[in-house]
Amino acid sequence: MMTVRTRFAPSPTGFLHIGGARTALYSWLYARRHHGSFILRIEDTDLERSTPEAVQAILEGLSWLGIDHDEGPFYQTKRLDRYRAVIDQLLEQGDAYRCYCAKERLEKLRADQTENNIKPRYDGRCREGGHQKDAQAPFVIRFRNPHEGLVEFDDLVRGKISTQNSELDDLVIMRSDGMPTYNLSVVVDDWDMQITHVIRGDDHINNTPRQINILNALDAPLPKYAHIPMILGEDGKRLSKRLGAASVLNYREEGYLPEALLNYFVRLGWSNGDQEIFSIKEMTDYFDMAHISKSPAAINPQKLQWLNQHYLKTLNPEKIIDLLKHQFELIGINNIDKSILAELISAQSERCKTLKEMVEKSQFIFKDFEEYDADAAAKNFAHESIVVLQSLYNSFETLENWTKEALHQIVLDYAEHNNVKLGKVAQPLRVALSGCSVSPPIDMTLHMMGKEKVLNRIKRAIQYIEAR
RNA sequence: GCUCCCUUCGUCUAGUGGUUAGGACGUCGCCCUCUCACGGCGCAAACAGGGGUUCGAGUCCCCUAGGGAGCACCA
Repeated sequence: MMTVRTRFAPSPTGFLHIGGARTALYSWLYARRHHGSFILRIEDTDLERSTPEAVQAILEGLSWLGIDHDEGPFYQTKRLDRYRAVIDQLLEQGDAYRCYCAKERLEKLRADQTENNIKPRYDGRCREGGHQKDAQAPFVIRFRNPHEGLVEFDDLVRGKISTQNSELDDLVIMRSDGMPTYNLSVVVDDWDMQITHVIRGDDHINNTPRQINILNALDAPLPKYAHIPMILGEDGKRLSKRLGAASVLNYREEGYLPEALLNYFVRLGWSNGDQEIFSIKEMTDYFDMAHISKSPAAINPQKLQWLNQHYLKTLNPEKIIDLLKHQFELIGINNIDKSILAELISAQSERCKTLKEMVEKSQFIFKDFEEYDADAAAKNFAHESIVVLQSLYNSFETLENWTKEALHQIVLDYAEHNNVKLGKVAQPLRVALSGCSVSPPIDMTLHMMGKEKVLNRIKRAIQYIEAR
């Protein structure tokens, strides 16, 4: 049986966005599923728009997601000789020809065709030769597409797709500057790299028949094709900068985990029955073409957040400690003890969707807050609270073993001995510690904050209440 | 405009001729509770429309509508 070889072939004209990442994931999963190879290829023949920064961003994005390649990255600009050789071969065979048509003429042609409501296409003026003005004149090379018959292929996700050759025109395969065009270079690369399964966005469906014709002219084997649907923004429209077309690396900054993103992407256009949660292992075990959906999918940030929280809650804390530490450093909080970070994760993961949110909701533990939340203070800082706070202060001050259990007991005991509900004790204390009415369980908060800060904040709260 | 493609709850989807059309996110309600959450339980919510084929259609065929992509010396 033939070994599966898939590829991801981005053009480095921007960062790795959601659509590209999902295409890469599907291609990668398919290769992994079949114990094949995944090849990375950079399609940089557009000299104007390609940048090394973009290459870097794409590589970093893939690596962050954990999508590793077995071969490459190959750069098309390093394979120009090869494309030239293939073009020469096509020329020699008579499957390609030089075209001297001026851009102006072609533009006019297109304009006329559009006006007459016919599909714009090259009219084949140079197809039979004889229009060459002089040998020095600039020219492009066009592929001589068959006029007759139809091209048919069996798409792994869409089924049979067929196109009449009469719908296709003679496409440019080499620009006047000598650079090959996309349709030529993909064909040559996929052929040379022995790609067995071309998995790409469905915006390429219309290119496929042209590429098949070139492959046939070259007497090259045809790969199988799988065209996956586009990803839409939340609004159901094309992805825009604001709604999700951002780099996947932005998600890292926003405190998302690669596990969550991968899980989200894999379910966006593919399914395995009712299963929602997938480990990498499960993805690579179950991924198949048969269950890729045909219609485009809109992104749903809430579901991504839900998944992110799921992984925040269930992943081994060891895996997220460093990421959390990094997020704290971004807002200038350094040197948090590792054991405290671990405790923080267990306390906050069930109330935060992202690492960034976790940091925002936890910073009060390490850094003094500016002022009390007005509502929280009004509601929980009654004058009687002073007694409560003072009593707790005394207990905490004399506590030697600053353990969660001991702290819990102190709060509990106070409520019990004074015959008040726990809420009447915990809430004023919570506001004193955090400045607002929301925090992790009071014993954990006390423990993570540490004795010194706890005492200071209670003192501060008492003074605040007295001053009112 | 032409060609190709797509169409199940708000969203992601299950479904391959016989289902009370299932799950998940989100929403809403209830329970749990020291706050916020987590968790548990529950409600509402969909086969784009119209024709066929068939004993029977979300599933097959046709038409209409809506959406998308392509029609470059971009990829």
